[in-house]
Amino acid sequence: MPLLLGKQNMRYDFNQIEKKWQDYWAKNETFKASNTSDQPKYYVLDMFPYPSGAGLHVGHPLGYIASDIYARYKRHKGFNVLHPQGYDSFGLPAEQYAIQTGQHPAVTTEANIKTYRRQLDQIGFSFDWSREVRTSDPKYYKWTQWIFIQLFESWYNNETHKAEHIDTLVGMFKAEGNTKVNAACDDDIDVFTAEDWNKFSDVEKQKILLKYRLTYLAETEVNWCPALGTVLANDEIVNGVSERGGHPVVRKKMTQWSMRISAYAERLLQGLDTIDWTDALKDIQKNWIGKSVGASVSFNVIASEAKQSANSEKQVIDVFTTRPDTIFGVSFMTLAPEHELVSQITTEAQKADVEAYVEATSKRSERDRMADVKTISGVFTGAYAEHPFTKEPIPIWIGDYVLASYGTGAVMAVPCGDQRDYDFAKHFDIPIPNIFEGVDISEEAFASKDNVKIANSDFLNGLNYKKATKRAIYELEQIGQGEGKTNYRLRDAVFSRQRYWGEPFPVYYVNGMPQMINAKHLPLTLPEVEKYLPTEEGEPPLGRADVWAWDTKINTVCHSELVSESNGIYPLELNTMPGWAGSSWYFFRYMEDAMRDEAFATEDALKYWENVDLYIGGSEHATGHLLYSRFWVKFLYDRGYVGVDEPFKKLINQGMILGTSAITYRLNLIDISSNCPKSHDFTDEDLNQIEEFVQKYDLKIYISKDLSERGGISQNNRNEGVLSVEKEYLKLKKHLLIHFPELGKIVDGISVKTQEIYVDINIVELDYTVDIEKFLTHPINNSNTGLILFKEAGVFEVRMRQEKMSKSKYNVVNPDDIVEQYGADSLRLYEMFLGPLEQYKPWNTAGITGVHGFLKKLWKLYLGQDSLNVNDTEPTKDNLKTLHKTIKKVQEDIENFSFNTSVSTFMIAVNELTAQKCTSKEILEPLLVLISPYAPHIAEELWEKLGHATSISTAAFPKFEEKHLVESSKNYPISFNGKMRFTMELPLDLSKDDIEAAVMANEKTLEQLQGRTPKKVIVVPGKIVNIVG
RNA sequence: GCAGGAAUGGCGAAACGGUAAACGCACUCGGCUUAGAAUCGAGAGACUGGGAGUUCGAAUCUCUCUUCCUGUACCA
Repeated sequence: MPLLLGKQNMRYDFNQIEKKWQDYWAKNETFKASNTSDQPKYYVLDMFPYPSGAGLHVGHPLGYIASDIYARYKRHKGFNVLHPQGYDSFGLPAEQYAIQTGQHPAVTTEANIKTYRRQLDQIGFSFDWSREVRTSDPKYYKWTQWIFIQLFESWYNNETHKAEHIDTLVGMFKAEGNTKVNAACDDDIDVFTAEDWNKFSDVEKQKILLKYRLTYLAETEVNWCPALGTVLANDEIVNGVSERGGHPVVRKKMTQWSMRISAYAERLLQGLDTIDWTDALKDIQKNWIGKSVGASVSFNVIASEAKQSANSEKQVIDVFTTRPDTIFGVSFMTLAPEHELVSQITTEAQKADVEAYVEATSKRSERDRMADVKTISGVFTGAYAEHPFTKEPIPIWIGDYVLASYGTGAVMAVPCGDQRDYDFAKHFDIPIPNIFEGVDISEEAFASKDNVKIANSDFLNGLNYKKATKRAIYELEQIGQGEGKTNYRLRDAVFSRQRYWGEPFPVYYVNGMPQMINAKHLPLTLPEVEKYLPTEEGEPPLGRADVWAWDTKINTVCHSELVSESNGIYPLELNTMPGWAGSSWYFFRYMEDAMRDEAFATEDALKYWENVDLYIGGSEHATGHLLYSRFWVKFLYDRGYVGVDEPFKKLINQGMILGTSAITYRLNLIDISSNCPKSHDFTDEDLNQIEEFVQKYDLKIYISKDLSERGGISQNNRNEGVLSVEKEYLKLKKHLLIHFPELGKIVDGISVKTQEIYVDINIVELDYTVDIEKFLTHPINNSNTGLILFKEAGVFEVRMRQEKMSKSKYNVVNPDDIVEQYGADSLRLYEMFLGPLEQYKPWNTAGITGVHGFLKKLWKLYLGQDSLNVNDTEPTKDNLKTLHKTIKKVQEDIENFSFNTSVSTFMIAVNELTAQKCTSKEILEPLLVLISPYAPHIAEELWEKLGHATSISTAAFPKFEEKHLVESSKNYPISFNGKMRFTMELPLDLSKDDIEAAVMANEKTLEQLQGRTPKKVIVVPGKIVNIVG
């Protein structure tokens, strides 16, 4: 009996349907996860967004849609799914905005979050919003501060390979001093005994402990960014400029909080083998950790006569080398210009040269030094070191190819085995002894470790790399001048930011020594300041806060003027924590629902949810967030606060959706009348006219696409090259003369540069022409009146380019518009349909009509003109086949994160079922469950129309049955020498011989063979027949 | 320089070593329409970046070259 539903219900009114179900989900808390469930758990997480003022563009939800599909799929599969969302809401942009406008970052952040939430909600994500986190919420950062305190109260024991409470270290100091302690610590540790320790003053003890703590205060050379007024971590710098904003970065010494992540280098490296991440990402982290195995070698400096009297103490240069086997090939040493020994060992004769060189390098920025890799420079110090085995003198040089920040800032140069040493030696005429058997080093160094034997090397002669390395280390240890050593490139991470909008440190200072506020008095909330800029004295913005001192008697903040030691009131730390503080542990916070005030997450919650099963986000976080999170988790694990030592079991990087930018060119006019050939006799009047013209129209003329081209001009030149209008830009000259007939001959006194200008993609038509009226009134041209557009053939055309979506490029597509016009289900399907999740792919709004049409077809499959099209008809064989091949494919696709192919599969299924005129509920009901993770709104609506009273979201995933796909015959492709010529329908139960006989008897086969006798016939039953010959 | 990845119609893409381009956009033609951005139907289009090898058979495996993307960079 067809159910009459009334015409108004029959239209696919996606806006109404989507709103209805989003409200339903919110009201019924459909996606609320339970912390006590018999179902197996599954934790799907997205990298939480920074809520920027620009809102979401269509690129942002890509990963969220993928993870949402997976989360919904897992619910259908019977899992208790945790799929939360939140905001990484501390950060620079809000603060920059606050500096410009005076608005409190909390206010703008709140507003931005509202926008994000609205945008996320309308896409229909199955987030459990009851567990939302915001890193800038004091209730949240209370625990970020708490973790900081735990780090401060911990040290890393290299014997037990884990972090321990600082008390165990103090215990060791008391009992036996620090001689037997094997800890991750600063380099400048002095040896002391238990007696010494017990005699040290309190401040001295604190100073020593600070060198061992996992977060410590130290004067470090940091990356200072003057424009941003803060220091940056290594991973926040790209090509020598700040990642955000592209501002220059300089080296500067400052007292900063650091995180001793280097203590975990080995475990961070080893842990990669235990997690399911892409090799690409693991490689990035491996490279960043940069483990190299080798030896440290000590070279004694030979005291020169001049120094001998002045300083009787023996000077030693320690180096790190990965090739101790080449120690007999050392012919000089090179120190970084910043190396502390440089000034001490330099001889009188070389002093001037060395000082000049050191001065020159210190002036060069990191960027210059990096950009200029080719130039070889260096200076001889006049000093010599003694070779540990041959006792020969080795000249000591300084050179800026040696980095102060890696290893010991000094190298033993083996020119025959290292290309940089080789180039340096050649350049300065330093001998290049050859220590490789039968290897020619007249042209370049021999850097390979394989297939070579060491020669001219005393006890190493005839040994290969492996054996020689072992032997060399052994011999060095015998004479006490070296040992085997492993070095890591990973540096400790600077943790202080001279910023306002971040977590305050729970730290006050007594006698200049940092003290932790007792955890029970947390959170220490951000104080109010009247401006978000540094103080006149150059202190961070918190230096402006009136109420920013700690009263240790009543454990509360108080007015800064009250600071007085006698009253127990001390100044608080003025720096704030970096952006990665809050994001390094937020995944644990989501696990907790009820007891958030009592713990960062309760033991029960942590035990139930363990860690993230699937994490989706961008690969740009490879060396930042993803490394720091692993570090904090390992630390929390060591100290027993969590039960897992990796945060993210499986990780997928979604690719970027690229926008299409529209580019036009603006003319920068240049007066070249004075450089013109003599044939142009410009009169004074001409010259005036040229000058006037240039002044008046400079940067006011835009040219259509073809006009920006001329023979042979490359894309790059178009940006900067000065083009002679006269010779090279004839078409443009014509245009100039048409527009400005008064120019006449003086046009030759004008040249142009072209500047790229972005045109808002929203005012560009599909055929690349620009809506000129809109262009002239567009905000980008606001300050510019009297613009002139050089059209061609009546239209103004732009050039297109695929690149990252960004506000400044005017190529952003807003999901709001898409949702309004096509619906959230269409957006979800289309984002998936674009291509493989991990790949970069361009966005093209026009293509969305494909998936939108599919949804309409789906709708029509279930609902006819005015009635439900679904009934209890027995399904046909074809119906079942279509359904089950769809189940199989979709399940495989979801599990392989191949979401694009399942969208195609749905299209095929709906096309087939429509053609089959299928009305069977037995088919159409399970089909809805398959589609529901991808297009949940339409699935819920049709599910309801089929008579269900509850949400489809926990309906069981249909079970695949092989039997419906079993065929009795196969349309065999018949190939000749590998090329398919025709097909032939044959029963599947035929034997190989029968198939061959049937094929050979076919007249088309005889036709193909034309009398030849085949050499061989390959028959693969159920697959193919290939005839060779 | 080093590491990783990619290259298939006009575009996005699909293809356990077995009928290359499914699915969709765009395009062409036609039906329905006053008209159509609506809808239905039909159609055209490619030897998988180049070269070599393994194989009965290669987009797929191996080698090599080219181009592009990403990461990283004087790391001793």
